[in-house]
Amino acid sequence: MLKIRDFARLGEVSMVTLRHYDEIGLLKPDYVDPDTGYRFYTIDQLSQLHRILALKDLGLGLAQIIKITNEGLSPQALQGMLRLRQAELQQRVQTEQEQIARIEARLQDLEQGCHMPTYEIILKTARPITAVSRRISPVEITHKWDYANALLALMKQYGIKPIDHLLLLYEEFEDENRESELQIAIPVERSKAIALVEKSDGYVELCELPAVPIMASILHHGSPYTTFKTLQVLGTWIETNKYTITGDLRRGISLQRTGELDGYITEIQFPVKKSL
Amino acid sequence: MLKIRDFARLGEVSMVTLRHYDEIGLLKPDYVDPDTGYRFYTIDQLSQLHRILALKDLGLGLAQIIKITNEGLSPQALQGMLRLRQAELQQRVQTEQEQIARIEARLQDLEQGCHMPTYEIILKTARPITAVSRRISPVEITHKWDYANALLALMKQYGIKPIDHLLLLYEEFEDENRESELQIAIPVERSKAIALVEKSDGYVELCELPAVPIMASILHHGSPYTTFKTLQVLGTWIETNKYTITGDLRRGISLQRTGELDGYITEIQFPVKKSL
DNA sequence: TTGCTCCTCACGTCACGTGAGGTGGC
DNA sequence: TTGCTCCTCACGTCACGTGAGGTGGC
Repeated sequence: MLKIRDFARLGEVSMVTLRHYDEIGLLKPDYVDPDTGYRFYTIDQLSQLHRILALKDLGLGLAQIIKITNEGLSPQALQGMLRLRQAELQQRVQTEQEQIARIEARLQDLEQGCHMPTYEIILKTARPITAVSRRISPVEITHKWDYANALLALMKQYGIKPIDHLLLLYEEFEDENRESELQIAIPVERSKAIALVEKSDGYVELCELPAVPIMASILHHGSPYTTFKTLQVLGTWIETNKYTITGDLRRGISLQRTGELDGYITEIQFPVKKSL
Repeated sequence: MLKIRDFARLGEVSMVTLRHYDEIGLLKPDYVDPDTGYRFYTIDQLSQLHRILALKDLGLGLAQIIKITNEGLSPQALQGMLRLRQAELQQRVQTEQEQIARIEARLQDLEQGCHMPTYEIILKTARPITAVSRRISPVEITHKWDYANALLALMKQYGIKPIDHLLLLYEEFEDENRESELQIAIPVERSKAIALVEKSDGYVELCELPAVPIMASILHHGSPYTTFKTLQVLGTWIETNKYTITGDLRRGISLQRTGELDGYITEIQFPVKKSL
């Protein structure tokens, strides 16, 4: 019979750990003195402790270890648990390696003096959106804001309210002869969108944006006509962090559109997926 | 001014998260209604939230992010934090990859039917130990227990008590002409050990075992003369888990030495280090 | 008046670590 | 009697999630 200190030393665990294992029913002492509450362990129990520690070394949680050691777990179930744990670990290793790479990129930036980048890129998901939209040809692009306001005015006329921020949708084509297209889109309730489209003689379209699982997002402060540098930063980030732009629509979300152009704030989102 | 729900949606975080950030002082709302307690955020604050999320994506903790964003942190300090975090991550990735490999080995075992191995190997450290020891030549090896008892008897005669379990130390030599040596060692207080050695006419030696950082440990149940299979299991584990046996002494720790030989329990420890 | 939005506690998570305060056996 | 060992709470960790119970504005 070993006192807790000696048993702890043999297993190289703390006494607190042993009390914890007792409390959760993972490893009960062989004998507990009813008067003093002193816990006593046998050498034989060291094998149990070893098994527990070995399973813990695989990264299993104590709840799982209780199932394995104290409840008759079928080999299949054990296999399943191990496979699950393995998959979890592989997932984690991957995200951690990505974090390492991102930190590396940051450190590179830091060495080049741009110590605190004003641009922060994060990944988001995009929910599906129903909107009314208006296509704008490349030559009209400098008037896009007028078109947006016209569309809003039309909506107001029919008593339809936007349910989210105004969107700018960019479509780029592989075909070099075809210029990229721009749409202005305003999210509205689906039924109202349909009604408006029917009344509009064709130049207002129904726009149903699907959900996009990963969007690389950056905030652009300032005039929406001077996004070049911001787009470049976003593009560089996507490349250095090993993402690829997918075929879904690129978006600008006009978050703030009051006063001077300099005060505008636009969130730019590129649909991406992990490369390889 | 955005209500918390809208701001949360823009940043793709939960409202609870925003309240949490407020509480810990990471991101305070621009305005809080003194009557209702309602939190209001501005679009501008979305940049702050983006920065927070970007830093969180690097795996930094909120306390660190507070330092970076809300306290003027020097670029050097920031670099230091990132380097530290990177090192941590690399460490974790390594241990997780080892866990994956160990689980893989387990799964292999399971497929070959040996569903719940009785042998569990874990890694330990060995503390430095002072002991009195007795060398035993290979021809005397079957009498090792008699020597152990003789040594204990001698100690008792001088009123010296062992302070830990009896050890068997094995030394293997590269030189094939030299047979491996065995020592019996009994941990005692250093001063008493010295005294005993002086009185013993030379056949009792002072044995000072250094600390060993990593020992691969397995429990052997049964006669200490039939350890072959156990040693083999331990050896296989060490190899499949990419460890190498180092030059320190291998040990048997006689944990239970009562009654029949079948009831003996011995912990066998091989000093190892990670390969490569 | 009825929903709706938002609020503030309070508790749980996971595997212990760290005291505080108290007790039996030498 | 004095240490020593062990005991049982209780609280903290980390970044929130999940109710419970309550309130202002339409």
